[in-house]
Amino acid sequence: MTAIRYELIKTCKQTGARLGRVHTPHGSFETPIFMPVGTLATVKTMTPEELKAINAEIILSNTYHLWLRPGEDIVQEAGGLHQFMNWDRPILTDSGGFQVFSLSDLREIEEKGVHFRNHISGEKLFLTPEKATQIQNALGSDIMMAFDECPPFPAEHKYMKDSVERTSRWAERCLAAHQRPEDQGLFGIVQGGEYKDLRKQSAQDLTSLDFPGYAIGGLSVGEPKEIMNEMVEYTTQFLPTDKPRYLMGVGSADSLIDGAIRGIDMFDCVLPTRIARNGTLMTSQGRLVVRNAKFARDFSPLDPNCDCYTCKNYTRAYIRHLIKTDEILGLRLTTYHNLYFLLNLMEQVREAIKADRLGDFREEFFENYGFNKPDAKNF
RNA sequence: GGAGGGAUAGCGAAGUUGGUCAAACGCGGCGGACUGUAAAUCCGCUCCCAUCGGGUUCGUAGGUUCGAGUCCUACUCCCUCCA
Repeated sequence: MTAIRYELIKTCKQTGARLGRVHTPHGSFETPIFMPVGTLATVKTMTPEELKAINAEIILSNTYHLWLRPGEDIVQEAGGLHQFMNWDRPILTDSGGFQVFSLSDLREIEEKGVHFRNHISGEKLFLTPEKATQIQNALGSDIMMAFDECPPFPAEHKYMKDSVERTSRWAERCLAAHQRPEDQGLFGIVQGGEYKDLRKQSAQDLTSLDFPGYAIGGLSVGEPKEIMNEMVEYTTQFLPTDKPRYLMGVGSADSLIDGAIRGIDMFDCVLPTRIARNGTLMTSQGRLVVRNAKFARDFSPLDPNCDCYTCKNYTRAYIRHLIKTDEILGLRLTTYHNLYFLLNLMEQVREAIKADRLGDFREEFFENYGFNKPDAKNF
């Protein structure tokens, strides 16, 4: 009996996108889905009640960061991550593999694991597949991620091949170390960068280990979007259709739609929450930098087509004022809106799949958002 | 009335053995970036015109000097203390 089960409901006749349902020990959710990121056991600025109000079904947290603070033992003592942070819906924990990438200046990789320099204290740490698994077992997340290496782009083929093979060996070690397969599902992560042969090899290595779900990692790390889409499209053919597929770290509106069209079921990204705190909003008409002076006297909502709490009650001028004056409410209102926007977008994507018209939806959305403009960039 | 201190770019504030000063730094302003969160962060620009480059600045007016934000004189204003 596995903790995670995927149910394929239907496939979009127009695009091949999958409508599905993932069942977890803390309830189920429909896919394709976007998962807000709450690295330190909190989606920055948002209470669990607010997350529920915008229909967040599953959120992320992070092994590396919770290991450092407060320590997985404290979370376990609190009764697990769900109880600790007062979130009773599903939680997915990333393994720390992304920190191998993002903290690359502070770490050293070897076969057994990765030496880190604690980015807060400078203390020397050693994270292994076994340790990352043990921490996630202690945290009690519904979906755990295998400890992988997320290599940078670009990387030499030779380096990537070694990395992919090591990640596969690590995945096997994670599986072996996993103490609670009945309560927590462990996903494998396909790597391989921009190299098809390595993507294929990685996918085959991992599927032979039979994980309850598979992630595609190592994308959205600086490569062109065409390469990302190509790699996603190429990789999914080697993944089983009866398991969920998770494209890690992707959260721009266009990439979510294009990912769903290529058979992706789950996405996560810090983008909506991070750019919200920095004063950029996602709207049906494209990105809006509310900090800009031109909004100083704009008393319309962030997105006229949005019915979230922020858009129903506050103006661009007011939110600009809050952001410019470093008022905490500004961060909350913008974060709320951006998450609502992506969650709502995915709801529309699911509806479009049900109606076999995701291709049409994509066209309409891209047109409004401005992706079709010749000078479209950085969405 | 007397003694002393000070006036630097939108604001605050460095700079006073005269040259390497269009003038540090902070704030403010303007713009950009952000994709499994070292992020309420980071990066540019911020006297005027301009592609190089040029033109005007450091309270005001003179002066010394090859050269002055930096030295001298007068004036204006501000602050502190004494009458």
